[in-house]
Amino acid sequence: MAQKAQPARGMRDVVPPVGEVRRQVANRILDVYTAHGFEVIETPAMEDLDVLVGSQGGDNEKLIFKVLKRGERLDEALARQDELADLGLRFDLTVPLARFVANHYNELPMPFKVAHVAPVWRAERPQKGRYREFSQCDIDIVGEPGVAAEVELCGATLEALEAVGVAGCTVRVNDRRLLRAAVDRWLGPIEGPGPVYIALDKLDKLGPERVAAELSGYDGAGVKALMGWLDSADPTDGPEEVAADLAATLASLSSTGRSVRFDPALVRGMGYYTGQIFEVSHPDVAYSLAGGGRYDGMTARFGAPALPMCGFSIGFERVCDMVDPDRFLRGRHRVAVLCSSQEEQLRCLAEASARRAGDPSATFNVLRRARNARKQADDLALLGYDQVVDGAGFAGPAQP
RNA sequence: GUGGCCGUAGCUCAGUUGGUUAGAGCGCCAGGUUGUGGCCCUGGAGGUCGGGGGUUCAAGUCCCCUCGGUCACCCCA
Repeated sequence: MAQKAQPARGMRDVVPPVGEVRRQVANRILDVYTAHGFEVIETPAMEDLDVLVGSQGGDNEKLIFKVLKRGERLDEALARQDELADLGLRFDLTVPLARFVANHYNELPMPFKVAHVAPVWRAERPQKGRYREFSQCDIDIVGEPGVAAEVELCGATLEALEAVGVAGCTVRVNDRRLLRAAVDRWLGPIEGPGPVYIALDKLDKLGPERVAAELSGYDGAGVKALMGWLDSADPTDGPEEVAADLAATLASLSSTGRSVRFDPALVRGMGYYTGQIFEVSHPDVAYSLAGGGRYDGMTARFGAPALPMCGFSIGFERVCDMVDPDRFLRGRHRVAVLCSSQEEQLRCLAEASARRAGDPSATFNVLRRARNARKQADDLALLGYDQVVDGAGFAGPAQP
């Protein structure tokens, strides 16, 4: 029996003309980021498993695709019933970036502004807007402790979304320090507030009763007060420094016409955030298009100084699903040259080379004429060809 | 990880209360016709009916399991 031809679960082939749309969307996002001075880097798809686990990545750590040890090391691990994997596919770009910064600390300019566009993998159950392989468009600022970093990251992210034609986005902003203060105040100092954050994050979806049920281990009056606080809190309901930072971020973004909103119930699942956190929402979809926040000190794990770091990540597939493909496929000059014989095709190939040199932005595509001309014309139209010409007219017979 | 719906050719699907060698359209390959090629005609390749087990004289059809797709939940980009 033939092997099945489908890609692995939750992963997708990219067929034309989607590949062209993706290429242009990625280019425009990167153009915005590099115009802001973010430098492009790359990191490997795989990291040592130790880098990924214990990275405070929240539930994502459970979703790591692990890579088996190889050869003798695998045999030994099997015999000892030891950990069988020593590598894993990255589940985000933030953890690899912290490793990258620690590794290249001495050679990097500080502050360092970095752009990182690459695929990540999570072993989740696939559904709409959620895949097991997807790309993130990250920008991060390393070495800037003030909210200028947050403001620029939010501004650049919204600008990138506008550049690809996704309008009507709103950034929701909150601060982990504000949440921490509220939790401490109503529930008392908690060792690991992670699970409390996760429960509170569901307030808008589940409602107060079910959230209270999830927090049944805590003082009922405190939980109720905490949820009431979330409902009506404003940025000044916390430490002065935090309130000032939030006010600065909100004011700066609003003053440049950005749609920005304080959302006390925004929590996010990652454990590594230390300050402001943000998400980009759009009225047409339930999930967020981008997410990020401040995660100071992550570099310390890798033996480097505890640097201030802040980042924002666009979900590439989610954005591509929202753009109008015609915006990227139309308006190009693409010429298909159809040839009826090999001699004609060879003449046209030479002619096409000359024309490309004269018009680098255009496409000149020399093809054998298909038996079903109607189908061929339809296919070419779908690929964005604005001209289909006959090979005989494109390049005449060679001179004797 | 939990639940609903769905798996028949490359694609879209038909297949009657279980009953002969499982079909159509489109696409693909070849040929005929046509002022080479779009319409039309002929032929061909391509399916262990997602996989496994069970019930039955007989399973694409009924039952169970499993894998995959899809949607929702949890969580996330």
